Formats: sequence, structure tokens, C-alpha cells
Amino acid sequence: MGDEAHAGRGRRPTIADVAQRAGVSKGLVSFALNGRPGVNAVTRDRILAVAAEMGWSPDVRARSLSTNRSFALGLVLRRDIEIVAGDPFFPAFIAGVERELSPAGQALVLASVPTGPLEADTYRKLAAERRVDGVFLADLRAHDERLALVDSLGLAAVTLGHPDIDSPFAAVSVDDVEGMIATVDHLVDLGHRSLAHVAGTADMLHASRRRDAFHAACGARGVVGRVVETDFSARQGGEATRELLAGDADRPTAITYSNDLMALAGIAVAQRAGLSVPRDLSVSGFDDSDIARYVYPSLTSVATDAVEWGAAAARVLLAAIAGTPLEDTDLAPAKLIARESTGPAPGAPPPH
Amino acid sequence: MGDEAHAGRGRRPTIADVAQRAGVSKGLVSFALNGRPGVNAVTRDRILAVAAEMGWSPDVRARSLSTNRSFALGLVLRRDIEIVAGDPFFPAFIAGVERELSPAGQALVLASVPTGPLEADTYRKLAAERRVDGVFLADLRAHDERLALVDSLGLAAVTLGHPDIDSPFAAVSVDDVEGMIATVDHLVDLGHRSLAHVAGTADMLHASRRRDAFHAACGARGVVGRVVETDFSARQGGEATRELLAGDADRPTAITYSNDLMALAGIAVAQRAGLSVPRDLSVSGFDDSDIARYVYPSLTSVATDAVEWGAAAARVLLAAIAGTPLEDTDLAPAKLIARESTGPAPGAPPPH
DNA sequence: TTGTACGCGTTATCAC
DNA sequence: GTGATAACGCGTACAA
Repeated sequence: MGDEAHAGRGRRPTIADVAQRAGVSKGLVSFALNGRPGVNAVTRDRILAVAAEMGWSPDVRARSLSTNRSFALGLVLRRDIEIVAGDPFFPAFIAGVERELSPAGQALVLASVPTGPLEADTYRKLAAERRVDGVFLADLRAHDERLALVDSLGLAAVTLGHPDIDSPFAAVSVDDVEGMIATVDHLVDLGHRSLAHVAGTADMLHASRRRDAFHAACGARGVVGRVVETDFSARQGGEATRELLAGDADRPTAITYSNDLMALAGIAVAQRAGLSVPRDLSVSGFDDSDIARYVYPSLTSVATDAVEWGAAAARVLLAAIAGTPLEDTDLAPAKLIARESTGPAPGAPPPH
Repeated sequence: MGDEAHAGRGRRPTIADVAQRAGVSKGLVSFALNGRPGVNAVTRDRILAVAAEMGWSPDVRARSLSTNRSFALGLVLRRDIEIVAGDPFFPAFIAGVERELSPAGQALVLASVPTGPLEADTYRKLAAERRVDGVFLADLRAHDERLALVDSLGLAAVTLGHPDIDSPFAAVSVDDVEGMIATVDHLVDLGHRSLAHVAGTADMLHASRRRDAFHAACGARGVVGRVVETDFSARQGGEATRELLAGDADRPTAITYSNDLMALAGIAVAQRAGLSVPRDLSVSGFDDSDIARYVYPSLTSVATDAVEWGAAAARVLLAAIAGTPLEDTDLAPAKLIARESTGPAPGAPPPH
């Protein structure tokens, strides 16, 4: 007597145990659990009560096998560790994803791969083993081969941002352009006429979109806008800064960076060169990491709501899997947060 | 003819398809695939060739159901987003975990929960649904209830660090104590006689271990060592610094922080107060984030190899699940990396 | 509402 | 030693 309901001890109850105890068939338990019509309300309540009493919940493995669904979504991170580690985006994004997945009974499968061919293999493996029903495609690249790959693997997907090629998947996007334009406007309004942008890897779409927006905004305001490309790392952010500050003649008076990490490294390089930020050089970042607010000078940055982005992407992906696809979603555009690291251009009159 | 081997198109091949094509039984295909004895070498090769040709790999769902294993491990992050986002530990840890899991055919299931009761529910759910075979227990707390919970749920586990209570699980640990002692020694050697430590949440074991080590090291060297407790966030790191610098009489000349994020915020607070780092105040962090090297002044910090930690933890957990448990593992202790943010105490003679 | 076939590998039992 | 056969794991879904 009473060898049930002992979590972890002995055999855990199955649907058959619940059915027997409730005096009904397995099928009816399944119907009751999934809230399907055709079950007498009284019977349903009794079944659910028995299930709760026995501490039974359906085994996701068995469910997966019979429904041909995994009840899990995948996220493949392909980045070098130093760069992921310094990036506040993914932890926040994942928190948002989880907020949606958990109540939906879905799990997140995370894979982390170094840059290289392993990435495609990882998607293939996730599909071949039937680990996940769909994947989040982050860090889109130019002509991203993952779109065709993932589609051919029969996986559902959602892209973070709009791809530059035809896509079979819905996109959930946050517009960086507006934040970059606001940054350039902010700097030009402060009297800067020679700007620079330290961009991320050119083949990553969000990096190139920011770069293009920088160019366009500088053109629109009639100011000089140089660009140096990097790999998003603090090291290269610092090196790019050194390069930009080297020439005396055309030295920019303001630099925008494609992430906060590089901006902080850039400030350090400037300070080492004897420049004061923002007196001699204005600096702005991207992502609005928590630390941006707490350094000195505090860092002007462009804020993206990564948590909401994750939640929206999860909703869209779940809908696609459920067969009721949602439209592309454009979230609130990234917003400039002006702080102390940007100030009047040297020699410029203070803005009124 | 020829409707097989089309990834994603139509029905994917099953073990029965492979068996039929190879002219053997399902069971033999299974044996061949898993490298079991009792299969003729020639037959085995033929089976494997056919499987490869058809692009078949076993469906984890079916495998899970029959073997009663999930082939997945879980990691539950319970932290506030601002704190996870600024922490370089988990991305690196996960990269190390993945390095071991991927070749072993295991997946990582990641859950992210806010501080609160949801955490225990998440472990319960992972176990009830049979999502994972084991979990990584990170951020151990004092008298951590998760040990008993996870054990009662019948999950395998590995703890990151040694718990302060009896544990049924193996531990993989990196000793922070040595790094903290080295930090205090470094500062005392530089002439500092009044130190302070900005500690993390007291109920988190690694925070309290660092704090205790700080106290002990200060005692051993006969210097003053004050402690302020925080929640690991940049905000509270800054506030703690303000508090420490407020009194004129007993103001410390050096502050060690329990992470780099707080140390950077602390430097900012000091600079705002008109102090120069390290001339007026020495500062050191913990974790050795990538950014520590690139800020100005560069940040003295204590380095932990999170990637190796992840890899070792994964190996130990996999061994536990396989029924061949490994011993507790102590990795290389955390190491002090002295940089520019620590220097001679004000008024002290320069070290010879 | 019930009975039962089914999904797809694994493994124990048997036969040659 | 090689190999086939069939039961099994646990929900789901359809015919009855």
C-alpha cells in the first residue's frame, strides 16, 4: 500500500497508473489532461485530482515520440568566448525567451559552438536527433546560409532581425537605425563635425546596418564619418581607437562604437593618450549594458530591450510551430541614452 | 525510387528503413550503431555504411523512451538579469560544458528563473517531465536546499564548489581562497594597512568564502579589513564604495571587490569623489573579465578558468549518470592578475 | 468512453 | 559467434 507519490523513489507513476486509480482508460486521462472536449466535467475533475494526488505529469519523452514534437526550441551561439562573455545581450534575451517557454511547457536547448563549420553541423544534429522543433536564428549574417539549411532540415525558425535575402521564416526585429541616427544627431548637435564609427564584423547584418546608418546619418548632416571595422572585441575596439586617434589632422572628435565593451576600451585608449572624455573626445556605445551607467564618465549608449526581444521571438516561434504563424514583428526601436561620455566638441560653442 | 536521403523532405528514415535496406533486423542495426559485441565486423560496416548513406541517426525521443534516459543535462540560472548580464562566468562555463556534451551526444537544457520559489519548481518540472538526466548546481548557497530537492527528484548532479552541508553529489571546485589571499598579500606588500572588501550576497557560498578568506588574510597580516555586503550588482558596488569612502578617519586605501563589475563601478565612484586610482585608492576585482585588461587603469583581478570548470563539471556529471562516478575535482586555484588599478599605498615607501 | 494500434529504438529471449 | 523476433517504454489518436 502507498508506494505511489514518492517523488524519485521507486517507479514513477505513468498514465496507466492514473487511469487505473481513477477508474478510467488511458485515453480519457490524456484527453482530460490536454483539456480536450468530450470529457464529462465531473470525470475530468476527478482525473485531474487523481493525477495531482499521485504527482503525475506526462513524460515529455513519450509525448514527443507519439506527437512527433520535441517541445523544445534551440539556440545556437556561434561566437568566440571573449565576445559572448562581454555581451549583455544573450543573458537578457534568454531570460525573455524563458518567460514565454516555461509556461508553454517548452524547454530551451542551448548549444555553444566556436566560429567555423561546427555551426552547421550543430543545426543538422539538432534536427537529425529531433532535439528541437524550431530554432532562434541570432546574429544574422550577410546571405546567411543558415536560412536554407534550417529550412531544408525541416525545422521551424524565427530570425532576430530581417535577413538580407528571401526568408521562409518570420522575423522579430529591433530597429538599430533610429538609435544610430539619434546618436549622430546628438553628436552633431554638440558641434562635432568629424565623427567615426567603430563597427563590428562586416558580415554580421546588425553591424553592417549600424555602419550604413552611421554613414547615411553623417551624409544627411553633412559631416565627416570614418569607419573602422573590428570583431566586436574589446581588444580590437581599443586598437581601432588608437588608429583613429593617430593622425593629428583628421582626428575625429567623437567616436560611436558598435557595442559598449569596445566603447569602454576606446575610452581607456583615449585616456592613455592624454585625452579627456568627453572634453577632448566624445564616445558612445551600443547595447546599454548595466555597467554603462556606472562607469566614469558614464557611457552614452543605445538601449535595446533584449528581454522583450526574447519574449517576442519565443512567441513568434511557438506560433509558427503551432501552425498559426504570426506576422513579422518590429519592436520598439533602439533608443539613445545620452550620458556623460558625450559632450560639446572641442572649441564648439555650448549648445543652447 | 530514391525518395530517401532527402533531409527534411518527406518522412525521415527510421531504423526499420536502415534495417531493411541493409537486409538485417532492427535489433542488429541498433547493436551495430552502439558498437556492441556480437555483430560480425563486415556486417557492422555494411550497416553503418547504409545508415550514413541514408543520413539516418537515431531519434533521441525514441531512444529516450526505451532507455529511460534523456541524453540532456540541465542548468538552472537563478539570478536577476542585470547581474547575469554583467557576469562573464556563465557564457564561458557553458562553452566548456558544451565542449564535453556535444561529442557525447548530450544536449544542454537551460532554464533562467528569477529569484524566488520558481527555482525549485523548475527543478521539479525538469525531473517530472524527464527532460534531463542530471543538473549542474551553480551558485551554491548556505545550507542549499537544492541538494536535498534534486536528490529526492532522482536526478544526478554535480555541484560547482563544495557545499557547506553533506552532499550526495560530486563537487568540481575552483579555490577562490588562494586568489583572495594573494590579493591581500599584494596589497599589504604595497604598503596598504587599511583594506576593505565589497562582498557579494552573504548567503552565496562563493561570496562568503571570499569574504572569510579576506578576513583571515587581513588577520594573518595584521591589517584592518572592513567588509560591506552587496548583491553583486554594479549599483550596489558603487554604493558600497561611497559608504567606504565617506568616513575620513578610517577610509581604506585599498578595496577588493567580489566581481569586476562592482570594481569598475567602485573606480567610477572614487574618481567622482576626486580620488585617483591607484594613487589615492587601490582597487581589485574578481573573475578577470576580458574588459579588465582594457579599461584605464587596467583592473587587477583574480582569474578563474570558467571554460575548464564547465568542461570538468560536464565530465563529472556524465560519469555520475553513466554509473561510474568520479571523485571530487579541484581545479587550478584562482590566480591574481596584478594590473594598474593597484599601487603603493598613499605615503608608503615604494616596494623594493 | 473504451480498446488498441502506433511512434522508434532498445534489449531480452531464442535459434542457427 | 551471428543474427532474428518480439516485448517494452508511455502517451496519443482513431475506430469502435
